[in-house]
Amino acid sequence: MEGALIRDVEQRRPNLRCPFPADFVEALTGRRIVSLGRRAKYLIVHLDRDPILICHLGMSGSFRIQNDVTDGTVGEFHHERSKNEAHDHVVFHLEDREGAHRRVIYNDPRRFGFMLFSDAASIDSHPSLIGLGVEPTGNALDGPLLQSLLAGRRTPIKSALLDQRLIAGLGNIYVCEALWRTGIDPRREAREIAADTILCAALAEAIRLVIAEAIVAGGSSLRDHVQTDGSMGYFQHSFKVYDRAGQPCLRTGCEGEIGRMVQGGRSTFYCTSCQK
DNA sequence: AAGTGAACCTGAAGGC
DNA sequence: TGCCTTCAGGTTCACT
Repeated sequence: MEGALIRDVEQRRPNLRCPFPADFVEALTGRRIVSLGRRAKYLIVHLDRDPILICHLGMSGSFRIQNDVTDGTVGEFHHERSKNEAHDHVVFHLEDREGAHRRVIYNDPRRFGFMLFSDAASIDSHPSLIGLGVEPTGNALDGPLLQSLLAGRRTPIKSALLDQRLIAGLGNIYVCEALWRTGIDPRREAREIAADTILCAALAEAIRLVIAEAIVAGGSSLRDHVQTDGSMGYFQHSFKVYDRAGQPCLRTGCEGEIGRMVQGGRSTFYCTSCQK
């Protein structure tokens, strides 16, 4: 994708969650993709000049890639998993440096995703990015940092971990999994967890591990959520608590059952016995 | 300030 | 079979 020329853009509707920029097609056509980046759950596409394209997949968005083959027919990986083309909202026609053509198609049934522009000069102060907290990947998030983020907060630890202003990029599934791994009751106040240095170190490590394992497995793939080639991710097969209400806890030696409750309007899955 | 609930939208799944 | 209700990975806004 990097280095590819954007030969054409098909924008098939005026908006997703937000309206597209008024000059969406014209501003992107003829640009070359310099690099792809990510901040939290935002995809950042750097071009050879302004604007920078910022994409968010929302809950049901996905990109898939179609390679054009030389005989003129279209080759698409895993095309047996046909997606509903009625929800193909944007098609980017790309040509790479070797002259090969491909299409990158944005599909989003619920249209909770969005695409925005920013200038390179103001990307760091873009409204969608400016308030974001620390990345949960890499080495930045360690015990002491987590401790400082949670200190003094009365909100439930579940809600705190989901707060993008504190940690940027954790979703509902990964928060549930990390709390289960650490044996923490999701209802406990964040400041209580902050008071326990050992527990904070363990929670920080669990967060990094859950994310790392999910990436290796190719994402979580609930329902119609797929990878760029249309295939499903496999991390869903590794869920220890998420979506397992009523089933036995998988912790060795625990006889408990997984429960479900709602916190901050989101489902929380947790072991009613071993998460304290 | 911090917490809750609603809204955005479609589709899948379960109950009857 | 089909109609109805409920629920879903995220973010933002309005309100208490």
